[in-house]
Amino acid sequence: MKRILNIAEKPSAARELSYALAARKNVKIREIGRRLRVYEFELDWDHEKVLMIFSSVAGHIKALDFHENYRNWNSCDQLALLDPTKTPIKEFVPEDKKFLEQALKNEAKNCCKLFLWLDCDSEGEKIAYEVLEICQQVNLSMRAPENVKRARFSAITPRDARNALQNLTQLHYPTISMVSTRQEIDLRAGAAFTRFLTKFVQDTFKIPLHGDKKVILSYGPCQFPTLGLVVDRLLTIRAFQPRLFYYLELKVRCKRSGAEELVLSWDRKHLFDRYCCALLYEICYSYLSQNHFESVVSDIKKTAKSRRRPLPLDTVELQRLASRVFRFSSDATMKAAERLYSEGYISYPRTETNTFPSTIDLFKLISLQQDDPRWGGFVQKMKEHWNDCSPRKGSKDDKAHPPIHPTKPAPKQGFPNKECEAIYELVTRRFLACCSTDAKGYETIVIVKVGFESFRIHGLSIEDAGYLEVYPYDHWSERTLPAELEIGMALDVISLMMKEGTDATMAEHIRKIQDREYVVKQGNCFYPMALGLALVEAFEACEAFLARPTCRSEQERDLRQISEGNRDASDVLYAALAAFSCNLQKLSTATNVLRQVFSVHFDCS
DNA sequence: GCAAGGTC
Repeated sequence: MKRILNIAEKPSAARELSYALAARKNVKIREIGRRLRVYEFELDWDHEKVLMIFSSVAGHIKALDFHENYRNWNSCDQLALLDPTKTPIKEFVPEDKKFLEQALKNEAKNCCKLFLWLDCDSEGEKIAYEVLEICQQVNLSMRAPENVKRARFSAITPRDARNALQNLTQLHYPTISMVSTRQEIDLRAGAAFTRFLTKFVQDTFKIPLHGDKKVILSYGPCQFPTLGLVVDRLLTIRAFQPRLFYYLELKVRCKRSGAEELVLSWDRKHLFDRYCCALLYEICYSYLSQNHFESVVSDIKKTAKSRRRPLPLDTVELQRLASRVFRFSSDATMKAAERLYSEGYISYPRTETNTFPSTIDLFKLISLQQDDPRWGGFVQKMKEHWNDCSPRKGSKDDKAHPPIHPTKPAPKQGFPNKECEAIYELVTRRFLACCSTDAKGYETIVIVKVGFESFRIHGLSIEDAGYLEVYPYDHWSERTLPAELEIGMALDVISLMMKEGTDATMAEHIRKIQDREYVVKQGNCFYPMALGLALVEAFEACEAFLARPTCRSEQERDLRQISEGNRDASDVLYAALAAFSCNLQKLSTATNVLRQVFSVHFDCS
């Protein structure tokens, strides 16, 4: 029988994909050492019975570093690190992955074909290539493209796995080349700037750091734009000056129904000039006192309002939502989502797509949820009005994965941890909401005049809650106004007040952000922040644009052109390295500027 | 002693 080697990105994916393709009782497990399992099962494939050998790697199996001669920090000029002709780099299997490499080779020897089931993102494409290179060393038949296939799937479910197996594709080499280029840029830029900055600071200043940690000022093309963003924010906060403002507030009551007090806000919103506001207050007050403290409804506007159902869920939106609703960090969110994905509960959680492909069977996916006590009833109603189902189409499509959606019902006993529970519920509610209808209602605006000044109050009545019924994360608060209100009606005035306020809430938020996240306090000092600030300031002062928030995204845009086949990899590599060289030279010729900026924050050694 | 991105 033909033996086919199948490799997934992690052990749990190998296990779940095996069970998705074959019945559990037909899968044999073989242990290799203590750390790796191989799943074996027979399958009909391409009109014959084959033996599937399913195992995995654990992320990247190869690492990238400079050639030994250039790993020493004093081995070469830092600028040379940005020049591929001067400092060669190489890819190799690190010590802790040698075990996997050997296992891969042993299995590859006995197989005639290789199916690559790595995650379907760009890193997965590159890892697939790393696996292929290793297998080819011991098995010549795997150098023939017809014996090497890429399985593409968006969820670890029987349906997706079988579909992938029936539609095997080839490796996408432009994407592999894009990732290799990114790796090289990151390594070269990281090493060059980290060495430069660390040496400069060590030689010049005494920087207090907690513990025995050595001072390393690392630069990374991802770290710095992030730091830049944080520093930008801090600087805006520091520059913020709260201002006092003044406004009028009118409280009235209907003559008949009486009890309810209506608080109306001023159409001028607020004024920063206290005297001006006081003057208008006096005018209104004398008008009221001449009119028996009565005011008149001058207009009532009624408009239909709707709240749109949400867009299909992509990764960024999932992170945002989980942060808002549960205060989960994006890290915690993705960890839970990855786990749900690898156990087959949700589709692949790394997607930029927010529009459903036309091929997706929404009815089937929704039906999976009909027995859940939390939203089963809602699902029943959706199925009765199935013709109304038309999810909105977002503008993003990564052409690889659909929006995140549930792929199997929640387990009866619940999930093993609260993060998984929470994320599954979020994903499912969001999915149902997308496939549901907009919420519809009426807004009523009642305008009341006091002399020439107008005041208003808003009312809202929800006529059809639509998606809101299953999606508690959006709020649309209903507010009923007395039914008897009509144009021309006189109201009793309870009070007219002049009030003051301040827009300092932002400053308070910022203090919190400082206290909680942006500053690490060691003893009485805020070292990391000072260091971060100094770095960003220094870069800006030297006109080395390394900490601009857009740096990374611009680079990623260029890299993407490689995978789209629109630009040569070496072209992008050299352009990026040239830009980094230029910035490094700016810094190294302006050490006096660096020294000056740093000296504000640190003592000289 | 350096990066970022996979996974454990």
